[in-house]
Amino acid sequence: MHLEKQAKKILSFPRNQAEEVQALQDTIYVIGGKWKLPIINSICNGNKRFRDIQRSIPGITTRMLSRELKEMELNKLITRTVYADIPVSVEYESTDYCKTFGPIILAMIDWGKKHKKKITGKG
Amino acid sequence: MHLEKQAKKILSFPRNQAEEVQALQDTIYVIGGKWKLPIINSICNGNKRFRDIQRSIPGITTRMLSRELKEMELNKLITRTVYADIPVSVEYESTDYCKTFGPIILAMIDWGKKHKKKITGKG
DNA sequence: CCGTATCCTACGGGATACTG
DNA sequence: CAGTATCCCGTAGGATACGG
Repeated sequence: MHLEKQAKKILSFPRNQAEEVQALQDTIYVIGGKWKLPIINSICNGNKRFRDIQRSIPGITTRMLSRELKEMELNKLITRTVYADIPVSVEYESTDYCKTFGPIILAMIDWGKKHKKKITGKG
Repeated sequence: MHLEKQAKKILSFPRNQAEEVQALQDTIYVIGGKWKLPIINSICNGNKRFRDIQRSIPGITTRMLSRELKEMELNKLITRTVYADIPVSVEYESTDYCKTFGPIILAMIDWGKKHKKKITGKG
């Protein structure tokens, strides 16, 4: 019976499956690593200060946060504004482009919560 | 004005923000790397044979596919069935648990397509 | 066809210390 | 507070070859 299914699959497979796989891989490339999505999430949630962002993301070091923020600024995901206070203060803010990751982040948060319920036994 | 916003943020921040960040990080941990989601996507789309799965995912090597499949079988994301054909054939199938990643994958495919349009200039 | 076995390396990422 | 600079390391992942 697996042979029949095999035949069916060949017929039903074509579509623009290839395009979708490519889109998926592109996205993975862009948001790859442990930190980009948590940082985006944090900033989109209103955290603006370096320290606040860091405290909002368990485990991240200043080094990684600094690196990622720099890269995200280059990629127009966030803006960086320096205020000449004493001491100087800096604010990061998300661009509209950054917010397009919202659905992905929400889907992942949702999955994570359900997954935890499954592990814990219940919510 | 950034000082006022700072004050507001502190007040509005609490919620179960922490829980959401944790859920997000958990999910990233589970589906981390370049290959897990593309493989899940491929199998959920009906690909069952090792070769078919490999051909459906640009760039993946037999080594990585083999490793990931083994791990995914351990984690009950897929089932592996061996048929004593000549030569022997193997079929991979997704479990219900595996399908819970659907929303994440769809959101990422969607983002990838839109991102390409933005890059290309239009769709 | 369905993988395993080697070999190798780039780099994501941690720890720690230090500056403006 | 807002980072940068070093040092270091594990491992994800690529290339290639081979076995059942």
